[in-house]
Parts: sequence; structure tokens; C-alpha cells
Amino acid sequence: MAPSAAEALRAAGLRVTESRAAVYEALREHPHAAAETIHGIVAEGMPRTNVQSVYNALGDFADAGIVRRIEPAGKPMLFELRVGDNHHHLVCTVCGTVRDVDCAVGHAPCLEPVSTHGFAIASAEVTYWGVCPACAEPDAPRRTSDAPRRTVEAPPRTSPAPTHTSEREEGTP
Amino acid sequence: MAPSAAEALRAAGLRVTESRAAVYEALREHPHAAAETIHGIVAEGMPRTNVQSVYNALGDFADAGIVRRIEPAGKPMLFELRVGDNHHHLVCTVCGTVRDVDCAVGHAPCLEPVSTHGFAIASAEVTYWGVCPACAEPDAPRRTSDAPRRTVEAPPRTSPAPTHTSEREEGTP
DNA sequence: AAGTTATTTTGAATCACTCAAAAGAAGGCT
DNA sequence: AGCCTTCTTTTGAGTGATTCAAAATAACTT
Repeated sequence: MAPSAAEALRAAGLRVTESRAAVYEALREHPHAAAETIHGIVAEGMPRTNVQSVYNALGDFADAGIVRRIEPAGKPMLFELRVGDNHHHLVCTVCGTVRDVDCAVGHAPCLEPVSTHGFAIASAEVTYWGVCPACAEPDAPRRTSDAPRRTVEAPPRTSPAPTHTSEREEGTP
Repeated sequence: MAPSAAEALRAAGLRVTESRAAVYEALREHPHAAAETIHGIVAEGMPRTNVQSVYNALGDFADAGIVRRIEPAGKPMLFELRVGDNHHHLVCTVCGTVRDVDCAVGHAPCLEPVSTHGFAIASAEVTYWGVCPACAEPDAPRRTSDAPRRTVEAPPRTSPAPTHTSEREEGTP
């Protein structure tokens, strides 16, 4: 059983405030949420809260080591409570959904590069890109939750463009 | 014996312009460069070029499959010419220098997640974070490459950022 | 050489996040 | 309980990186 948000905060040496507790709770419900998303949730119950406070809280949490920041390419920062177990992420290239993937090794760095180039490696971050089950369905309900609003830019850009229609316009609705 | 920039562009089905060729060349000299960096280089010989053109060119290159975008957490987008071989990156948490690391497997996805959660995995992106040899030296000359200007946000939460976008440097081998 | 289409320029907007000062709470102390 | 100090939240801006769009210009085709 999870401790209360207040306990978790206090345990991390942080002052307990309603706002922080709300941010913490929101993160429990949305394990990979952007600051804006969290703000939206928190603001439902506390209309006077603003995004800055959320950023503050999240930053403090991160400094205190109770949240981890993740930044998938082309997406805004996401925050998660799961820390210290060096897990990785699966990101849907269509809707942006993120899922945790356990790390087989469990501690960082879990991988060794072929050549270190003399670097003192501290960690290996792995992001898997793919299409989630929901988006794979023909008539996908297209859920855009904690998702992307600029083009989902990602590694799967490796595909060459043999046909060069060179169109740069796509759709201006 | 790389083909000329013009040849490479034409082969990719892109119109050849002085500007694009310059961007392409700049990328050859700076294998992991930010748009601003490239603009700086290109502008030396073509003072009238502006950043937008560089972004346009890079975007077109990426669409055509001849450049790959990489976005290490907390840093601006970087571009590289090495495509199609699914390599990975080593990023210095201090100065931001990026180095390529060959992928042992060579094709994407080179890793399989422990659990796919039903995703159709297309690729696995690996970023190694560590301290480069130069920054590891006691009296490190502290080089700021194509580097970080907001706090170096990354798996290893390290030190504050340098002051200004000094210059390039990155891989003078 | 002219025409068509793509690209560059220009100028501006946006998003996501950060900074800083002032106002407001938390928690310790008496 | 009340006071005081310190930390948080609010307020109000500011910034960097990237994107958008219309007008001007240059490539390639014929």
C-alpha cells in the first residue's frame, strides 16, 4: 500500500502543502504526465493553482529524488513517480502514450556501449518506439491523452524516401 | 570519398541550392550539430542566410531520409548525416558533446523490451549518459559544444549549465 | 527564355519552460 | 496560541527553440 502523498513528501524532506499533495496524487493517477496535464487535473479541485506551482512542485520533487523526468523526443517533458529502478519506456508514435518497461538488469547503466570513447558512463536510457494496441486497430479511437501536439517526431524516421515528391505541405485544415 | 553535397541532395530527390549544400557540408564537419550551430557556420560564407532556411533544409533532409534528428533530453535538437545504421549516442552530461556508438545489432529495433504491452515495436533508441574524457580531467578546459543551456536534464541530474552558446567543437578527432 | 514549382526570406507566433519579486502558508519555538 | 523564520505559491515576464505563413526569389523543365 502506498503511503499518503503527505507522508511521501515529508519523507523526502519536503514541506507538505495542499498543492504539492495534489500534484503528487495526480501523478499517481497519471503515471506519465506532462506539467500541463497535471495542472489540469489539480486545477479541477483547486482552481487557483497555476502551472508555475506545478512546475515548482515537480522540480522540487525531482530534486528530492521522488520523481523522474522523461523527455521523449518531440514531446514535452513527462514526469513519473517510479524512480530508482532504472526502467525504460515504450512510446507510441501515433498517440504518444507511454508505458513502463522493466529493465532486465535493474540498475544503471544496464547496457554497455560497444565503445565508450573514453566516457565514464553513468546510465543508459532506452526508449522503445512503436504503435500501441489501440492505435494499431483499424478504426482506432485515437486517444490523445498525455499526448503529442507537434508532430510525433521520433527515431522511426530512418526510412529513406525513395519517392521524392518533396512535398512539404501536408494539411492546413 | 563521399559524394559531393550536390550529388547527395540530388540523389535524395532534392533540389540543389547553395544554401542546402552549405548546410549539408556543415553537417559533415559537425556530425552532431544543432540548427543554430549550422546556421552559424553557413552564415560565415553566406551572411544572408537565416536560421529558418537552415531549419527548412534540415527538415527537408530529414523527410528525404538523409539526415536523422536526435533530441537528447534537455538539449536542442541535433542533426546528423549518419542514417540507416541504427547507431546510438553517448552524451556528456557536462559539456553536451555527443559521440556515436555503433549498434551491436545494426538494425532496428536492436533490443527487445521485457514486455511489449502489445506495442508493435519499431525501434529502440539508446542514449548513454556519462562524462567525456575532456570533462573528466581535473582542470578540464570546459568546452561547451553544441551544448546545454538549460540545466542539463538527463538521467543523471548533474550540474548547472554554461552561460552561452559559445561555439561548436564537438568532434575534432 | 519562359513558365512552373520549389525554396528562401521575412516577419511573426507559439509552445514549453524558466526566472524573479512579492504575497502567502508551514512548521518550529516559546 | 501566537510569533517568526523559512519555504511555497502566486504574479507577471522573459526566453530559447522551433514552427507557421505569405511574399520574393531561384531551380529545373520544356
